[in-house]
Formats: sequence, C-alpha cells, structure tokens
Amino acid sequence: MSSNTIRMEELVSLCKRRGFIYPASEIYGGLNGFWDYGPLGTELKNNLRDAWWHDMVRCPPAGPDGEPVSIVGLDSSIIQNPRVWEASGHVGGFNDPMVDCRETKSRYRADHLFCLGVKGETGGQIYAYLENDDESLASARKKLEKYVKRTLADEELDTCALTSLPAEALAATVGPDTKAVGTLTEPRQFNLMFKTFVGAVQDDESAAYLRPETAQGIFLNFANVVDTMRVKVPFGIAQVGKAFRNEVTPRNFIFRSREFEQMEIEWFCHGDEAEQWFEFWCDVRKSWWESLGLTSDNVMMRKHDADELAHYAKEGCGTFDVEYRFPFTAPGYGELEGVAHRGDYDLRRHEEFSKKKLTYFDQPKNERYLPHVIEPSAGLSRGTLAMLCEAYTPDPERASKVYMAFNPRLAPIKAAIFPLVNKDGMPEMASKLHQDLRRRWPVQYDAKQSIGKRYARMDEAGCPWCFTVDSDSLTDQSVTIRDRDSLSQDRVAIDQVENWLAERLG
RNA sequence: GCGGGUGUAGCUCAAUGGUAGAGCGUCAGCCUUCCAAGCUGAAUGUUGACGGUUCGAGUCCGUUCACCCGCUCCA
Repeated sequence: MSSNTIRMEELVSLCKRRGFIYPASEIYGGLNGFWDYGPLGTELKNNLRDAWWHDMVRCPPAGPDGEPVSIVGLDSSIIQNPRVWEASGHVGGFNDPMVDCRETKSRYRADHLFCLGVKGETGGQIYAYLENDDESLASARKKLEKYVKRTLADEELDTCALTSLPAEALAATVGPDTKAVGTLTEPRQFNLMFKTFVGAVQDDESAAYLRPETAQGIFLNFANVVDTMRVKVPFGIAQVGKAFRNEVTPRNFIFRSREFEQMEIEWFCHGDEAEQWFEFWCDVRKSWWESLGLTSDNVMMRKHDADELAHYAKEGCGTFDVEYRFPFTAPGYGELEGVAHRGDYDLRRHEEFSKKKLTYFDQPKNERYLPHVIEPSAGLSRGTLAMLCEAYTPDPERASKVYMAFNPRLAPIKAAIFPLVNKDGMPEMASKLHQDLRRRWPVQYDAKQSIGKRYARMDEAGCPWCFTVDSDSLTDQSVTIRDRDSLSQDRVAIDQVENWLAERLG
C-alpha cells in the first residue's frame, strides 16, 4: 500500500469526522457511487460554485482584445425530451455492448470483435479476433488451422461479426487471447445514462434519461437566450448543476461518482475566431483553479490524443484538460475540467433533429451562421475534492496533527469567536462579537473545553482565523487574532474585527 | 463486470470458537488566563446485512452490500 492511499484514507476519515462528506444512505449500507455532503462540505462546495459564478458570469476576465466579455446564466431541466440525447450522440455512443472473457478476464467491445471459421462448415469451433488487428487475426487463423489439422487457403476462410453469432455459435467460440472454447460471455449492454419514466405509466413511450451532462440544456436554449437577452456573439451561457452517469466503476471517493455536479460554460463565437477563444479559455480556466489555491505544480494542461477525442470534438482544434495531481493519481494527474472545441457540432445536430433554425444573424458582419462553441466544462464535485486534497496539510507539531489550509474564500467557516475562559464577562463579550459577525459570514462561537482544543477543532475544519476574548479585552477592547496557517497571534480592536475580516474576505 | 484485500462505538484499532473492549473524539459538571492541559461522570454497538455449522460465532463456511488496490471502462 502506498503512502498516497494512506493519505486518501486519512482524508476520507477526516471528511466524515468533521462533516464534509458522508457515504450516501449509509445506515442502509450505502450505495455504490453516491456520496452526501455534510454541513461543512456543503458550504465548501457552495463557496466553490459561487466563486465560479462570480468570476465567470458576473465578473469574467477581459477577452483577448481587452474588451469585457458577456456571459449569462441558465438553469435547465435535468430531464429533457429523449430525442435530445439522440441528437447529442449520447444514445448511440453511450450504449456499447461489451463481451467479457471468463478465462483471461479481458473485456472487449462486441462490435470490435470478428470471428474466423471454415467456409461452409457449421458446428465447428470458431475463433474471435480483434478488428483491424493483423496480429490477432493471424493468431486466430493459426489456432483454426491447428484445430482442423491442415493449412487453409484464404478463400476457405469465413468471417463474420461476433454480434451476428447465435448463442450456440458463441458457445463454440474461442476468445482472442485464449485457447479454451466458450469463455466469452454474451454481449452485454452498458447503459451509461440513467433511464427513467415520465408519467405514471412506465412504457417505452414514456422513457426518458437523466442528463449525463449539463451542456445540452444550454444548446437547447441557445435561441431563447439570443431572442430574449440582447446578447451578441461572442457570448457565453453558464450553468451549474447535477449530472448522472452509470459509471462502470465508481472509484476514488467523489472523483468518479454516479451523481455529480458540473460547472459549464458554452462560449458561442464565429468559427474564424474559435481558435483564439479556445486558447483564451484554456488560460483563463487554468489560472482560475490556481487562484483558488491549487499550486501550479499540481495543475497541468494536457491535450487529448486524437484517439481519446469525444465524438463532438473531432472537428474542432481538440480538447485540453485541466488536470490535478490527486493523491490517488500521483505522480499522474486526473481530470478537473475539459476545455473542448466543439465546433458547430451541437447546434448543427439540434437543427437537424429538431428542424428548428439555430443560426445567428450577425448584424455588423451582415452574415448568418451557426456559431462555433468553446466549452470549458468543470467538475464541481471534482473541484471540491481537489480543494480538500490540496488543503490537507499534515503537521506533527500541532495538536490536531493536520489542518485544512483552505483559501479563506472557500473556507466553510470564515472565523471562530472564543472566550478564553468561560467566565468573568468574556463569554458575554465574545457572544456579542459572534452575533455581530454572523450577519455577514458563517462564523462559529465555541466556549467549551480548553482553548487549545478549540483551536485544534478549527484547524481540522479549515477555519482561517480565530478571535479570542481574554481578560485584557474587557479593559482595552481588543481581541487576539489567531492565524490558522502561521499560528501567529495579533491584537486588533474589537470594533475593527469586522473591517479586518472584510479586507480579507470581501 | 473480473481478481485480491478490508468491514467491530463518531474516528483509529484490540478481543485463543466462550461476558464485546481501549485510545481519541463527543456530551455534562468542576476547573482552566492562549494551542487536543487536569479531575469526575455519561452516552454511543443487532461486530455491514442475511443465512449456515456449533452447546456456543466478532472469530469458521456460504451469500450479499459497501469501501480500498489491480484489471476493464471513462462518450
């Protein structure tokens, strides 16, 4: 077991202990791939979401030409007309039948397997091989010739798709990487979209899907936004929301869960300008993650190889991932956000399927066209996990042995207010300060147990500052500020505490 | 979906087939004048779930669920 997995277990343990993240429906034994956010996790996730909305929708950075950019918000339905997912390509691409080999434990896409047999002969063994793989084909032919005990001419060979085989022929089939017969399972559907039914009657007519991405809701409303919001291309539409995928293997805490949250922008621009906007968004998004505390060593941009490009990204200039070095991927990286050049794929497909015109008329250019799309698609759940991983700071010197070094902007608790001792007028004074501050920020009051324990509790919760009222406070009207990261203690006038915090929190 | 591992209090872990425990945390009281201090007390468990073997199962067996690791998958 590597030290990284130990650290991950410690993080999961802290998340539960301090109310960040719990297993979903835990009292019933949990459910694979689902997690609940506790009180502190909810605050953290909301803070990350709000920071994104503020920095991308309300105050986005200036564009490449120095002019302000325009982004508007949206909140579309999780369930849409099922034809949406036909148009988007998810119904086709999400349902690949797979075949497993019981012997070698390999898994193959059924439509990538072909079978080799002797022409005209039925009932004999047949040999599966991988499509477009000469080595695999040669191996299958060799095994077949050994089976029939003679060399076969090319014209004696018969091939067919594995998916076209009847069940009894499949039972006589030898897998690509084995010599035993009948080790392949029947092709099984992997439905990555959650299916549900709209209305009380559950028949095929009423079948629908939970969205596997929030993006499509934006494309569906492109024309509505253009018609009603006086926006001009280039502009963006942003949306935050839940998405659902029946992942084959949910893993790594909330990194790959079946219900998760996305923060997506669809940036609509002229095709000629798409490339410069693509570069712009790659830069903006990487810097944004770094501005929240992810150190640049742990963040990298990675261009997708041609063979891993999504169906929608093949026509544009590709996809860059913003990747983070999670403890469970280290020394490698895991995807935090994908910035994809989708071309005009989505609007074009929805035009085809809906028969509605989705072109944009550009007045200054006097030109009608389908805008191209740059999509910075970030994982809110993954971002929250990255923030938890980055903040987790072991420190054997301090009582808690670990503290969460959240950026104050994201910290679930912004400040704690303590009476040093729970008597002599200190609790009254501290409580008054707490009442005043909680109108503006999530702050906590704690008078129980020793001051050291209270500091330690706040360290694990990632609270950046503690204000302590002591006996001097009663005479000089000042309090001690204890800094989470430096452990330094400074004095500030009690009537200046709110300003002091406002300067640091905005 | 496959293989391996794990599952006992909120957390970390003990318990030869024979009475389910400890530390920490939490809570209450006393105390305490700046970093999990001290004292006293309390709550918390169908030992993940179901079934079997046994006089007796946390322990052995089977099934199942969840988590971790490795495959596979990740539009």
